Amino acid sequence: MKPTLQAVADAVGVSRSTVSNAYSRPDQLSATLREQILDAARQLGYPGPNPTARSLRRGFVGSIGVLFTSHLSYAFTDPFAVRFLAGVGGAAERHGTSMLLVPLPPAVTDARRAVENAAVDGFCVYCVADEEWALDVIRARGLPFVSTAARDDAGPDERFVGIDERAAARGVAAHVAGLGHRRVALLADSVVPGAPAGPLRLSGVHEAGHPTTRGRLAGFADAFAEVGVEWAELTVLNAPGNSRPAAAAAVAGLFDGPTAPTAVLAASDVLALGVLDALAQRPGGTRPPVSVTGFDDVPEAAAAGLTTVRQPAEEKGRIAAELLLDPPADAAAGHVLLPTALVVRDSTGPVPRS
Amino acid sequence: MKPTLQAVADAVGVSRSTVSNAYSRPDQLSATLREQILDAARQLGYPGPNPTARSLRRGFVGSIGVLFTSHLSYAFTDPFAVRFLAGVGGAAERHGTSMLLVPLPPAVTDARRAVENAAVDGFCVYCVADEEWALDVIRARGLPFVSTAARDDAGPDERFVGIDERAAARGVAAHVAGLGHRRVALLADSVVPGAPAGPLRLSGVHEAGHPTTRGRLAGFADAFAEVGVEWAELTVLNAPGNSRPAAAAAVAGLFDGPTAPTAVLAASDVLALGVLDALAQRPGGTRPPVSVTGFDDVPEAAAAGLTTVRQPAEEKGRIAAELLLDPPADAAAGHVLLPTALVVRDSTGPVPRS
DNA sequence: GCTAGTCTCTGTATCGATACAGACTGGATC
DNA sequence: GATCCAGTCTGTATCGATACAGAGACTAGC
Repeated sequence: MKPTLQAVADAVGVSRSTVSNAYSRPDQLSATLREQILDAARQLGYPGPNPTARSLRRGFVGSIGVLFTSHLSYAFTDPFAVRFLAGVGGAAERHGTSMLLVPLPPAVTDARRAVENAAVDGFCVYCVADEEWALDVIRARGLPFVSTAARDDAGPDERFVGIDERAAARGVAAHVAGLGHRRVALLADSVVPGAPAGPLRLSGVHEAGHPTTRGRLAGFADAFAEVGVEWAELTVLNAPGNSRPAAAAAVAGLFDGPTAPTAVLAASDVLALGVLDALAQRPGGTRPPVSVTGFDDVPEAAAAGLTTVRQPAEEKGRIAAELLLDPPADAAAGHVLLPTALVVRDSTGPVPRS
Repeated sequence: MKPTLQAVADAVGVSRSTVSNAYSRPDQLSATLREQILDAARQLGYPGPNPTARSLRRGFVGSIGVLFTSHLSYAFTDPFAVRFLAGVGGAAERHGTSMLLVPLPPAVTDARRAVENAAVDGFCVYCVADEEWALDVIRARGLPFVSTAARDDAGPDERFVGIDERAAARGVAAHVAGLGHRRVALLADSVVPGAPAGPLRLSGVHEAGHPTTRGRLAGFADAFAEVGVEWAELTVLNAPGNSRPAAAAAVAGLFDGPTAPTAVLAASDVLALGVLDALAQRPGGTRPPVSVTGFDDVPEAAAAGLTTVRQPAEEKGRIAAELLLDPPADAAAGHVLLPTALVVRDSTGPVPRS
């Protein structure tokens, strides 16, 4: 039987309240009594107030949750997510708060349960595909949250940090269009949940499952619409998972016909790197002159010479945590739009004359 | 006022117990009543049982803690730590458990308090410098833990996963000694807590603060002792932090004299990469022919051509979490030693003839 | 018709603490 | 000498659930 606060109180001959105060409100008792109590606690092997009981009574926990789609290991596999977490971690640390990473089971019912059961004071919702259900649960619990994906139906008091996905995507696509590319493929992770790797027929951008994906695809489409390439002429490729192999699988066989795309615009650097992997491994030796762009500008992108869109990853995490931990008084300040920049490297070039 | 379980019970006209069962033990009531209860809960906006209250009553939380030295952002900055976390995360996910990352404040008193207050069912102690105090707190709380650093005084029932640090270090050092190097420097992070970047006088390996560092330095020393180089002849360099800049600062000015070391053995890849950075940036242009070795074999090491010791990072994390979540019946199985391998690349070579 | 056994559901005790109002001291103030 | 106040400590109510023993109702079996 582990000793409780009551046991310490009995040992010293004071009330439970006083022992509690010895730990949590030292100004409420004399220094000598406090020492005496802490000594007795040490002797009894009392490890301090039970965190769970304390949380129940106080009404807060002292930790914030971070929500990810799909596998928790994704959070450590995607370099962008890692930088984001580093930002959240730094802010949490400064605030003396812990970080709870909550894995979401594949079935929505189970996933809801996971969000309901998380002992946290609030959530950073990093990237939950079709995340409405998660936000519903969080709202029902009365917990604050910060989202990193812009949502059309966001309430005015809901906090957000992110980028203008659509404008940023339009920028990189305009660069590709400016190089003369007209036959292009757009590649994204889980465009339609559960769809296999490869081309997909979508009647429009609105069919994409994830709001971030939707924004990026829409931006790509905008830029090509401006040069007269309609949505129906664009090839949409699905990668089942944000990984290099998934991207390589998605573009398998894509570059073979005479009307093959001359450029691939990926919705993340990891996917773009996977396309470069696939191109590098094509039989025949030389790399086909296909232009490839990414999104995020993770460290690996620079080494691979990938043209991409830079967004501040760590800052995104830091601000997300700060918006959660010190909510700004002004509601407008709870909506932060970060800057992005087009980074042109070697992976894009003019259309080859066939 | 948020609705409680009692409110739902009142609305339906059943007892609190029955509502609780509707959530946690569906076999204890009829399907129709259960549906009725869940419907009522939805209507009232009841988000399911309060996680904290549930944890208090049930006696467990459903999450495991991970303990790191120093900044929490370190966990996301060191690629080895990231792989380790990925392993822990994967295992936690399979087990339906969350992961709590607990930042430790610099002052020990505060750090103890942080460990006391963490609402978890057990700890993976990744790397806490001079970690005894943390283990004391964990033991006092009666929580299980898995350590990744071998300790001399480990109890027989204490779980551990790691490598034979000393033997692995001896291996890479023997390779360097075999190439003819005799004037060498050993570089490690926070050899003595708080010491500045640069050379340090240590009377012996035992002065190193962290058990892992101690093991690696001892292994390096073993190999050189075998070829007649005594401890006093080795230069020990301190890096204040496991980062490339810290390592670069530690070797500043090191290669200038006529008796400069011809090899640097680093206790981690990140430090070794920092030494390579420093060498690459030396005025004069050409890289001096200094051999450099790392430890861990993180992804960046391959790209940099770094000779190093490979250890399975993700597996270490996975096994740590599994030892915590499904303790083996056999106590001996709770002590796992992972294999290591010397990986020779271009960063090491024979001693140049001066 | 009676005993057993199975399904459902209820009531009470309990998990381990903190909040808050108030009681008691002893000294300063007028 | 009465009043006030600051400094300490206590007692009771409460945070929001789950465990467990047991009470009724109902079907089976003999």
